[in-house]
Amino acid sequence: MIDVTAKPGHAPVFVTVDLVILTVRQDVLQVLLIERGNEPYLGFPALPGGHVRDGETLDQAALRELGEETGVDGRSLHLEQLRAYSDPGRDPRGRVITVAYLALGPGLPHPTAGTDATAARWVPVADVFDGPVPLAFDHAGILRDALERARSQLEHTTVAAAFCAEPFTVGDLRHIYEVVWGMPLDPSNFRRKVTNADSFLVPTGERRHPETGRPAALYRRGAARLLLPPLLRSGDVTRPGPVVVTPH
Amino acid sequence: MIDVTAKPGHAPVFVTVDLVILTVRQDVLQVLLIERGNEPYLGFPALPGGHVRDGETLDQAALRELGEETGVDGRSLHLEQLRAYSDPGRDPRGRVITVAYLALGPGLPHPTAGTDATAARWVPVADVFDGPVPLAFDHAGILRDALERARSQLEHTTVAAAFCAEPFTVGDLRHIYEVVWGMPLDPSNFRRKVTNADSFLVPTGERRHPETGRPAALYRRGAARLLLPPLLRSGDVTRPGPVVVTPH
DNA sequence: CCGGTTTGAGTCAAGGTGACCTTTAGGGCT
DNA sequence: AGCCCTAAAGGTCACCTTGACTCAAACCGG
Repeated sequence: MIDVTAKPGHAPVFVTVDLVILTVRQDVLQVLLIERGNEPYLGFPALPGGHVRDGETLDQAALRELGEETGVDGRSLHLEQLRAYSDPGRDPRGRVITVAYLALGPGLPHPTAGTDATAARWVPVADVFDGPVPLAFDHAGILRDALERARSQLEHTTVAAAFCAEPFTVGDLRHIYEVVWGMPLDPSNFRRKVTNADSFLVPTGERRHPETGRPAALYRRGAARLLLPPLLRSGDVTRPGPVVVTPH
Repeated sequence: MIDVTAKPGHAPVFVTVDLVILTVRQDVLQVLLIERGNEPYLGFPALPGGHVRDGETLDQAALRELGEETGVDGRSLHLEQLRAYSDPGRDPRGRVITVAYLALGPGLPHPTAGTDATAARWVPVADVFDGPVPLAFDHAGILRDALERARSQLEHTTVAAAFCAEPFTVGDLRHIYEVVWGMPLDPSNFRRKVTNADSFLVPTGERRHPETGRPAALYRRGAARLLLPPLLRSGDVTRPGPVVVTPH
């Protein structure tokens, strides 16, 4: 083991994981937030997260925190590393670097406020930025990055299906895209694209009978992770570029 | 400040940055490797990198290491965070989490072996995986991820121009794509795509006269960071999907 | 049985792509 | 000069995808 006091200027730091857990509920994109029970930012909303333990990978820590804070086990949702945030002043207690994770899941139950957690709740992402109370730490920036990542992933990958509880219909899937991108899509063209894509949707043979309208075929998630050809947002959207280091 | 001895199970960790610095030299994609001068992995090739210092962001640490190990200042190349690697056993000395960065630059000079560096040199990436001596730590996996990221970025962004010293020709740019993707591209169709893309290339009005062939128009990098429409690798390539956390 | 609603299939024009060809602008050689 | 070689630059054409749109199918409620 390294002597933690040996190298001045290379002091050890604390590493945490923070989770941006997104779901679509009631036609709105929502994020799971907790209310902080300790200083700093006592009482402020924040992303769930916590310290990485000894002998644990970041992925494992993210999965553990996911279960502790929401009661959801990671098997049922999509989890992916976003990036690390390292501003020296981002935590007033000292040097804390955090690795953010993006989690996408189907309409999850109301979170069972976990062990150390104060109230955890779903909040529409629109309310987070408009709301009167800002997020703790640099979590607003993390959430912003996570949203853009999610929107971008919908174009090139099949993760949108992670938002849908199986089995689901093409309409369910389209609804995810419309809510996450914030724009209506042509139902017919959307169907053509996702059903032509290889191994994206596998039909179950069953049908779902809604209260109104023609019954819809049901599908499960296919093996494909990449969506070819990509399903691009119509060209008139202004998309932020990739995150790049700009010196000075 | 946090008392580093306070929380058992939440021990502080060391955080490093590792750099995957890619360039195209002599028609081959090359990566900058150092030879380790300390245990563990003494004498093994490794990615350049080092500890994050107090009061420094990860981006700043990456830029600093870039200069220290290669003598290149970050202003002249593209630098971007890749992801964090956190396997508890990845460093035998103890708990070291590393954040990998991807750096792309034009045919750089032979690295001026930096302060603490033992010999730093350019190595064709093909030789790294085929070669008899494996990379230190988990650097082979990091390099693999970086390569896939670079190849993918060429499709959707304008970073390929970061490989070219300004001013450059359309042929120079195409050469980058061919080397990084490892496949020939149709010169005519390639030109059509990149010249049609908005703000990708800005003509200087000058021409370059090669030893043989018609002189080519010279360009500089435009303001665009995203490449619309994307320049996709032909469909017959098998592309690895995004990195996802798969529990258990 | 009729109107409403959503699914699912089809049509068509516009634009992008891949394969291919031709012309242009040099250098080098006889 | 004239000819060949090379690479750039521009053009053609068939094919495919996309976006906008229309229309039939299948259910429900009254």
